[in-house]
Amino acid sequence: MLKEKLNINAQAVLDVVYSVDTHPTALEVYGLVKQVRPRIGLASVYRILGHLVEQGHIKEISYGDASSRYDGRTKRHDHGVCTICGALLDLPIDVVLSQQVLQIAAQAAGIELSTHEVRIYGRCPSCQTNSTHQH
Amino acid sequence: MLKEKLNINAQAVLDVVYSVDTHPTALEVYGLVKQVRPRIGLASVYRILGHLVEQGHIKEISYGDASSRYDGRTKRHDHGVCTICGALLDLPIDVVLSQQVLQIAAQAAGIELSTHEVRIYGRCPSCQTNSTHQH
DNA sequence: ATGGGTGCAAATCCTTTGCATCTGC
DNA sequence: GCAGATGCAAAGGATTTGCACCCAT
Repeated sequence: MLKEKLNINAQAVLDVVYSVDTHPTALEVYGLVKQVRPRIGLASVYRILGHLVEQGHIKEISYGDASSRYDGRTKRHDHGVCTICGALLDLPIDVVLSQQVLQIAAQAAGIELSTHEVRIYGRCPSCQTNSTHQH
Repeated sequence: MLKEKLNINAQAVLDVVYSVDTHPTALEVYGLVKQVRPRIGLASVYRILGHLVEQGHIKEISYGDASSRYDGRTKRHDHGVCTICGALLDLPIDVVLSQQVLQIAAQAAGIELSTHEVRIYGRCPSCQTNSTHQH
């Protein structure tokens, strides 16, 4: 989490990612940033998102439906993935698990444990209500 | 896990995925299958992988570096992801966590718990040895 | 004037689709 | 003969890159 001064475009991108809790894709970020900085190009959004991830301001999450998503919540946390519509949700409470157990599993694979994430799969609230699949 | 008879191409693809433990991408599967069925096309490999996933014969895993990977180990298990080279490793032992804790976290997000996965991030064995990053 | 950031367009990579053909039953 | 599977080429979508330009230092 280095503190580098951000230029105006980078700040606008960061503001957008912080302001939503939907884990937007790069394209979605682009659409939102354009409202504030209409002349910004998609390539710049990609470049800036890359920098912000490198600098630890935001996190990049990849999962099922191809495009990466960006997350302004940099504190370690877990996710739920809807098996119907693909929505990616933050779990409001962490799945607690012993550091020791993690360490043992990591060691068994020879991995130098750095961090971890739990993903819970199942139907999200709206897909439980709507029988209509919303792919 | 329906049991449908597989045709010769589908069987060849399945054999490949079962025979490796590297979580190959579609392109990697294609390369390997071609050794047995040289006339197979990439599109067919994609179509067949899709069917095999639907039928529960294999699992599709998506993570950091864009392309999906396929896993012949359909039993629930956890993964390690190398933060240096991106390798995806099976954890030989599961990260044990209480079903109750999972259930509570799922409920807090409104998710109907179906399954879960733990991902451990850190340097893999070869990236601990080689200081040279192998992107 | 120099280096980094920018927008645009083109390129790249992975994946899907359209289509005419082939295959097994 | 028909339904589904196939290979090929083209299309599609996400992301990256080349490049000329611009801007602040």
